[in-house]
Amino acid sequence: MPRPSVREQLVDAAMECFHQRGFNGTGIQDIARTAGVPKGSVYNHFENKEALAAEVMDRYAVSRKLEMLQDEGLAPVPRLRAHFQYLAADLERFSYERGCMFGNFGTELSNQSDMMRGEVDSRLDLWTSAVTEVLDQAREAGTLTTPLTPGQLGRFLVNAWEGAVLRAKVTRNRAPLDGFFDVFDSLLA
Amino acid sequence: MPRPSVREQLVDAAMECFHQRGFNGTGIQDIARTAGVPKGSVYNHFENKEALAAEVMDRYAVSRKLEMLQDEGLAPVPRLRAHFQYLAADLERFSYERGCMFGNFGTELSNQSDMMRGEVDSRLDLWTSAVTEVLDQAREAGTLTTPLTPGQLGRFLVNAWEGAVLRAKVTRNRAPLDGFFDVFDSLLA
DNA sequence: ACCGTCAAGACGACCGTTCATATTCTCGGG
DNA sequence: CCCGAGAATATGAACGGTCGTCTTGACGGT
Repeated sequence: MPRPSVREQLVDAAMECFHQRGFNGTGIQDIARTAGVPKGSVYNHFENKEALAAEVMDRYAVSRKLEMLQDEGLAPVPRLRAHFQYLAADLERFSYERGCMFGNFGTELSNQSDMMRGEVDSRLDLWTSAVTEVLDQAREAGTLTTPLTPGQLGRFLVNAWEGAVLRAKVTRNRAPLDGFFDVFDSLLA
Repeated sequence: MPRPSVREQLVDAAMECFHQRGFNGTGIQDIARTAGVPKGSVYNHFENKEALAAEVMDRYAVSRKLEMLQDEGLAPVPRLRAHFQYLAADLERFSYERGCMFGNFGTELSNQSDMMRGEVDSRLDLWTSAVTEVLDQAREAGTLTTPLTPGQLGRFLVNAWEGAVLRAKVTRNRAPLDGFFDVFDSLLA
């Protein structure tokens, strides 16, 4: 059984490198150097670069804290807003440079790896379903006034968020996220 | 003066390669092979890989046909919708695999090249302004009912479009674009 | 002959992965 | 407890290749 800490070091390092440089812009040597372990060790823990990226993305998914969307101590719409605010705060920690890993990998890897595209697709689907579930609750509670269905809204909001995050990555400020919240409030207030 | 057709061949080839594989996933050899010219010739026409990418992005920007947004033969909201429909038809030609080059390069290059990030930023800004101008006209014509300002709407729509296009790249179908139009119609009808 | 253009191969570096060797761990026997 | 053997794990260099860019010589036009 390999020492767990090397594997963790690699995942942490890869998280940072993939966010900073993307998948193809990151070399295994970059990850190894950042983790402070020899390059060959990467292959003791991961079959290949993609397997490492998939692990990193799983870790990223956990950090999105989708369980927040099930916290019934908060009403549906404020709960949903808190979720996006949480994501916005995370982006701010890195000066908006990181974007969203789902979007980043989706952009970069969809034509390169069917496995990774499928992973991104699944993750975005899970997220969309969780958001839609909250909107279903809002509709049942009678607080949704828009004629759009919870499904339409849920799908749209996740995509619009990805677009706003991408724009924030380009502008390196929060204006696109603020713009998202303006429309969020308009649609859901 | 070098023959323009080699340069054009390179730009066309790079357009295809960058769309298919992204910037870092595309090698100069890929572009040269696709163009049917020798690798060394690339540097007769472009200072480096980035300069080629910038030229390709300029070409891409022209193909977005923003001038459609100034066609006063059509009312503002139908004109704007036609613009996005035009973009959607272009995506369909490539089975939604290409995404939007602004978004793709923004994602991949924002942390790698300040020059390219600035180019993407400028392009997205121009587009946003053009969209906002149409919405200003719609507001003046009294056909905008949403309390959101033309500026808020313009910024949001461009970002939401980018997010929808990215999602379509992952799902490889038009559902995310259809979802965009549902909300577009809800906000602007 | 001179100049500008082009192309092919070289340059110095990096790529992801493998593999032979070194190191560490585990287990059983004395 | 100690030791040795074997298994498991780690390491660093090599592998076979690609990368973006540069350089030099060939070629054609004037």
